[in-house]
Amino acid sequence: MRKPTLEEVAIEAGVSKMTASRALRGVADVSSETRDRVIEAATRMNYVGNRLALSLSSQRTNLVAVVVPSMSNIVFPEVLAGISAGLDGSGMQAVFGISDYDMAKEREIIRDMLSWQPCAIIVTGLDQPEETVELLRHANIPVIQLMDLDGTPIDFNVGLSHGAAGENMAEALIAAGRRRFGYVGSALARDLRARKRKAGFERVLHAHGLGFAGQRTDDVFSSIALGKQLTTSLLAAVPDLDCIYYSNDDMASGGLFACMELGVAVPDKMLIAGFNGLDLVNSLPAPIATSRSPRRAIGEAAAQLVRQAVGIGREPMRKTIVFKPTIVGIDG
Amino acid sequence: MRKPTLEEVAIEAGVSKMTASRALRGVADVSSETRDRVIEAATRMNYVGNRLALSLSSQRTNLVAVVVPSMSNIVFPEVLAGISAGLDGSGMQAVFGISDYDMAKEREIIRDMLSWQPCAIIVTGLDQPEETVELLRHANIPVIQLMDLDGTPIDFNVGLSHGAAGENMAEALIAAGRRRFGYVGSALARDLRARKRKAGFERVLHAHGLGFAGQRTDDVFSSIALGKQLTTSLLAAVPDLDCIYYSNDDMASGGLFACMELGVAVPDKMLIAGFNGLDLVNSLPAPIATSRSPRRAIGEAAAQLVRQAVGIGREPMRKTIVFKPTIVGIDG
DNA sequence: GTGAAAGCGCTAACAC
DNA sequence: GTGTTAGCGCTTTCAC
Repeated sequence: MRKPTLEEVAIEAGVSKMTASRALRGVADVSSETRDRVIEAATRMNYVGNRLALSLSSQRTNLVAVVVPSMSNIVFPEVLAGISAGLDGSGMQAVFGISDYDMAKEREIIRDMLSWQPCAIIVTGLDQPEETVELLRHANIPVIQLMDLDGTPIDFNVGLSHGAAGENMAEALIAAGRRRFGYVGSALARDLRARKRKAGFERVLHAHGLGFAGQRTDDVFSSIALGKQLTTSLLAAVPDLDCIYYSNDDMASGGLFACMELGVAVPDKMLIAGFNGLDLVNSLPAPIATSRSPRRAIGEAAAQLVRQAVGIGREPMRKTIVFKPTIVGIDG
Repeated sequence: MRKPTLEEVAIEAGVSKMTASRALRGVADVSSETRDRVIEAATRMNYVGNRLALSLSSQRTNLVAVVVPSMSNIVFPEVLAGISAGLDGSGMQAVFGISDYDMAKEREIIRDMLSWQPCAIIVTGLDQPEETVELLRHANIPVIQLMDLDGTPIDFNVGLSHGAAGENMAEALIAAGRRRFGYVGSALARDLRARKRKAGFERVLHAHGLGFAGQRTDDVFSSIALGKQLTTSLLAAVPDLDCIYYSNDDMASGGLFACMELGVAVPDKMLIAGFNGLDLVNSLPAPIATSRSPRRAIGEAAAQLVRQAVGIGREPMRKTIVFKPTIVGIDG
């Protein structure tokens, strides 16, 4: 039992394919009587339109391709939720791919998605290899690069400067009187934005004649458990730190739990600083510092850019949307 | 500057469309010399195949539609990551939609996705309204229902029994000597699986002549902050509880933080029990009980089912894959 | 090993 | 207000 086609619906309703098409889409003039008959027939036959044919024929799709590096912490799911919500009501549909922070895999996913002829593509970061950039350029659709502003965008760019985020955090911590800094991170080889934050942080430390008195990193991806473990190890080796900067809030929360277990007073003796501003951080048993990144808003802004870019207007658009993270959790 | 078509590549390589198609797909016999010439031309012209045309023509797609209710905690992103990973190498591509726990929205998303002619569809839960079930039935593709086993599946079913999870947790807590129970939950009107866990939990309480001595729920979605707030409120009203069951681990973690703030000893005076077995729970400063649900494994199992179901074999397949959560975090 | 013809299910453009 | 013709870019089928 094959699925009914538009033609079968049309025959059932006693009209031509074209009239049925117009009635179902609600375009142009179709007598309300005819329209009702077509819609009735379609409903009765459980007709579901074939978007492959629709898009091939009309030479446009409602697909927005989105590639994110990971789904293993809440950050990118929130971005996706923002994109999905921002696209609601536009008739457009997001299609997601996960690259696992793997540049080669990202390229293959992008190639695959482009073959579906999306009307726009959203990718994470500004540091795609040249071959991937070429692929994106030749697609002739709006390309939106998310999250990071430190680099040269292909087309549109929505996010924040991770270098500046690291710098600002270092300045705030120094202003709060901290001097003996440690660093705890993960997967820095793959997570370029974490690396940019660390680099920014160190630039400011060096400008003040300071540096990291100790650090711990690992190649696996960030988690609370890893943050706890690396912090315990770091404090065993360098006990006299008064502040630790983490690659993100997951790691920082683990750091807090390590300090609690070791009896290190947070924030009095040790200030813990992360990045993201996760919901988690607001409820933790001791305050930790973090830069609040508007993840959902970044997703929504990207969706708005897509809507404008594929819209009829084509009026001049802002090419870059800058978000500035707010630092929270530092007293004095 | 339009994108090159297969025909243009074929002309460039001096062969027919058909030969170019075969060369690019690596099917049938094409002389290696011809093949190289075609591939060279395609690469030089930045040719990206048009899957709309491919799928329309061949009457099959590589799309697997997936609908999840939410992206606002880590649970469903992990399921999606499992599906995505499980599909890797199959040539199939997952397409995600978010229903926001809204049945009407879910139906529209499913309708929309079906119009892309996916080769299989994965949805969350067993409690779709009749109209949605009809839609899925008429699609004539494998339908996989995820997460929940308490109900009648349309086709394939992968997950765990939430009723049993609630029952088992209640039994374990009673066996551990707890008697004065409280409940803290959120969005129970929408989150049917949380409701099933609560119902199972209460069945066992009643069988033991017990019940909830107090409860707090709210309509907003679960979060650590909400768990903390509701727990504080519950303990103000009913201070003599010795155990609180939460709708999930996010809420339970908030409950732990509330207890810490109030100076209530966990787990000695108060046992905190959640659901999911999040990574977070293992690192918390005090042990809380939880049922560990294999979210990623459920996603991977669903992907395996899809691979088999759309595979050529069509040998008899298991229709249901049962996972059993393990309870952790209860001593004695 | 390669090519020509037909057609997938729909819409655009134009006619009536 | 409705129908006709042509064609989107590819694969299938069959011929050579």
